[in-house]
Amino acid sequence: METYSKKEESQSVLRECGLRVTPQRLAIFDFLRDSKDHPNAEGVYQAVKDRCPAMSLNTVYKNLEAFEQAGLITKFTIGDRQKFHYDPNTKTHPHLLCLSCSMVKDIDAEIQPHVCDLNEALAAQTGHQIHRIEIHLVGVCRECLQAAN
Amino acid sequence: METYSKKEESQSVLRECGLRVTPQRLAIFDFLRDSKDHPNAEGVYQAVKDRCPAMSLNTVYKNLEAFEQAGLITKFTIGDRQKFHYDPNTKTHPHLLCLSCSMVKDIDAEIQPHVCDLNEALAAQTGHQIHRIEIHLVGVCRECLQAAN
DNA sequence: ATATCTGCAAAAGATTTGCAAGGAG
DNA sequence: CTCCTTGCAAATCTTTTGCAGATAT
Repeated sequence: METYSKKEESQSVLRECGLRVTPQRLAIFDFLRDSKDHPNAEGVYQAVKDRCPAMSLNTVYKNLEAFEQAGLITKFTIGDRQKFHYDPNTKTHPHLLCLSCSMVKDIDAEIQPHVCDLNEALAAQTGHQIHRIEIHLVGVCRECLQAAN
Repeated sequence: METYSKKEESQSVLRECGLRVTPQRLAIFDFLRDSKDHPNAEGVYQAVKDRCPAMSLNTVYKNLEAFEQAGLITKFTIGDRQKFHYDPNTKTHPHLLCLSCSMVKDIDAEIQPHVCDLNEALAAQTGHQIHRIEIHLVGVCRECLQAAN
């Protein structure tokens, strides 16, 4: 049995980062934590303004920035897009940009060994210092492929 | 001995793509072909306006778009940047974003086998259809590392 | 001759900044 | 009570669009 609800857990996480808990902040944070694709600011706004009518797009931006600074989420661009997307999973994993539905999805395949190989090859051969590796795939997601048949 | 100069070759390439040859277009194309890092539109503009004073930033944008549509270059964003970068090498290879000098550099290491492994693993495990794979590294380039010592 | 290209200016789209009022701790 | 957060508006930055005149073929 759980001692704390999900909501209470989110509140603790935010407070530990020195962030005050407001209804808007909590709604954005909870939505992002549950999201499987990675919406941009507008997408977050559209999703949370239902549960939390007192919400402005600007507040979404400010909170996304606060979360990123706190290390709770990662901000990235993908493909030839100009918008930022936000991912609550900050460990290395690939993203797929679907050309059909325009969603950005996590790739859940077991690729860590390949990424490690790649990292070693790059470090050994190039002399650059590599902090982070981002793998972006462009294609068509499984769901869109199935829908097309 | 070469039969055609580099300039004449560029002109042929452009004409074959159905693009008219103008001084501005040729300057942009030649600069991009020789560039090792991958500038954004502003960077291209600053570089070419010396050789070609009759040059506007807007012309740079229009030509970059024309080149991309012709498949001569690739347009991409990297890291948490909002600008587009342009690469005359359209085959799969990783890019490094240097946190020190802010340049975007090609990685010339031999990674093709690793990329192939990754591609196979992803295709087999995910069911997505993968058209293109982009590998972006964030770190510090060799030159900046050396300069720091 | 005519369709394309250039350059200027304005528009568009995403994100950031400034500031006064409201709310959390 | 004090500082942080919100929401509005305006500003900023990059890229795109519209249009008239110039140029390549």
